[in-house]
Amino acid sequence: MDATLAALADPTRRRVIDLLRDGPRPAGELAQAVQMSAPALSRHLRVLRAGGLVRAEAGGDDARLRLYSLRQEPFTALQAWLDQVQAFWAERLGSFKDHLETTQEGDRQ
Amino acid sequence: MDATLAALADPTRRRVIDLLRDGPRPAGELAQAVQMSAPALSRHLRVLRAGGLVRAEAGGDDARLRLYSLRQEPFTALQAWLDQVQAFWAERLGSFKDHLETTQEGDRQ
DNA sequence: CAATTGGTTAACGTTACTGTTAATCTTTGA
DNA sequence: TCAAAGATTAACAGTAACGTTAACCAATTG
Repeated sequence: MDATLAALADPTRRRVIDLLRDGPRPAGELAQAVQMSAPALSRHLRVLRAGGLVRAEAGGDDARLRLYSLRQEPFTALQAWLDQVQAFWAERLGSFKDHLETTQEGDRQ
Repeated sequence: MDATLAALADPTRRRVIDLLRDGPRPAGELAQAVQMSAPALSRHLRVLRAGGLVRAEAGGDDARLRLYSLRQEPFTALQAWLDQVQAFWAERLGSFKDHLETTQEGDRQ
């Protein structure tokens, strides 16, 4: 959970995740897509790997390539936590709190 | 989205969110709960406010108190993004990819 | 075998974040 | 009015994160 959100906190890493939604891609192609040096992106990929958000497999035809792809587990875990938070508004009492919140004026910043 | 995940990246701030699931609390009480100086937590609360995750209202009886409570909007937005990512595994093709991922051995790192 | 390519790690400077104490402001209460 | 309480901002030191260039390793290709 901690490593997951730490990984997602960076815009570049979220961009990578969005790119991988179209399928696995080699590291170099990702670096080019996000307009960043290969070493810089390599470290981002390391963070994503540490959080379990992506995995790397060897490119079958060319063993130099590292094909990155998405992993489902952390996303599911994060959704579960968000569902718990959302439970705050789910019940009658929560809905009332929400009503108070969204109707009240004079919010100080 | 960026401010939301930046706010959630810190464990202390997530702890605050979990505390607020039980209802609004004044800043001081939160600082005491997370075992941290009031100024330190005040800055965390500022980050949470900037991300729209919490709001502060004046304590009705004692105007010195700042009652913090959860806001739903950013959590819903984050869930929507996660749903998009999860769509990667939703369809038949996605399920197949997942199968490959979870069954394949020899994961490097 | 030598040169190139894809990728990662090392070293470096810069910037941003975190927590503490001190100072500031507003509100409450003696 | 004057002191104390709740909370935030200011100033400061320590640490971690980010991106770049340089060095390095493995695999491919001539």
